[in-house]
Amino acid sequence: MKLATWNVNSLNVRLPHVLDWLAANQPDVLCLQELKQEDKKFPLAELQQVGYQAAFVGQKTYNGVAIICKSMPQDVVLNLPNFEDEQKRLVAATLNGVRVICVYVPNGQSLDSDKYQYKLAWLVALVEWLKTELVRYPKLVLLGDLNIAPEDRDVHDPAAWVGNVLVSEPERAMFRALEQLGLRDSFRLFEQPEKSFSWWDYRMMGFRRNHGLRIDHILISKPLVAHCTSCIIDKAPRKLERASDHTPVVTEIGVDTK
DNA sequence: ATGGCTTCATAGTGAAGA
Repeated sequence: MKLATWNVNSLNVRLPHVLDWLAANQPDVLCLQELKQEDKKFPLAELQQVGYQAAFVGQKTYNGVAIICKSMPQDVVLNLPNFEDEQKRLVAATLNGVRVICVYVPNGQSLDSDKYQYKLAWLVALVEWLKTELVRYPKLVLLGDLNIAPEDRDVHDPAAWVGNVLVSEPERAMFRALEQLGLRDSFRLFEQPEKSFSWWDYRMMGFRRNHGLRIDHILISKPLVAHCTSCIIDKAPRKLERASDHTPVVTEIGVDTK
């Protein structure tokens, strides 16, 4: 089972990249964040034409998440059931016996912002809900734009980022809370290149200078860890014209996809 | 350097992202 996550920063703009990437990589599951489109604009027909189904929830201008998958999504959940939220940031579905949870965690803006408190509250609700999900679905994958760089090695210049969202200690504590549920960061199950990132600032030639952060993650539950065979960051889409500022992360798990 | 890009909603610029 090949699973990927990609914050596309507008599916309206990025659909050609997504279709090209699906054709080239043939994942079983591709989770998208920041669709920035209403549901009626979701390109379901185009995806079905190339052999994919989808579960999705969007809104105008901001947020929006989708699970694009080769098999029909089962037991779909839209949004955190235990958290009142206007913002569309979560979609979950069962695929071939694996629970797939796609999230777009709030950015937080700055440590003194109301949005930061919203981010932490959202993460607390996520952890609580995952406890019940893990009981129902021991084989579980949590993936998406978590908007947290879990360690200093996930930051191009840790000193420059001190005091910023994405790297603050309370956020990192929430990442560890996810790990304490039994979820493992699949990227760190394997030897990885130094300075591996999944997002680079559009400004100041961030990508060319590798000024990035690793904030997009694929976390897998314990029963899947022994079957996980790889996790890579695919930088190719970030090099395209009109690229998203994020690039896909891809994990392969040797479980039956039939 | 509180900017730098990019997108969206606008029809001037401003918000938001990370």
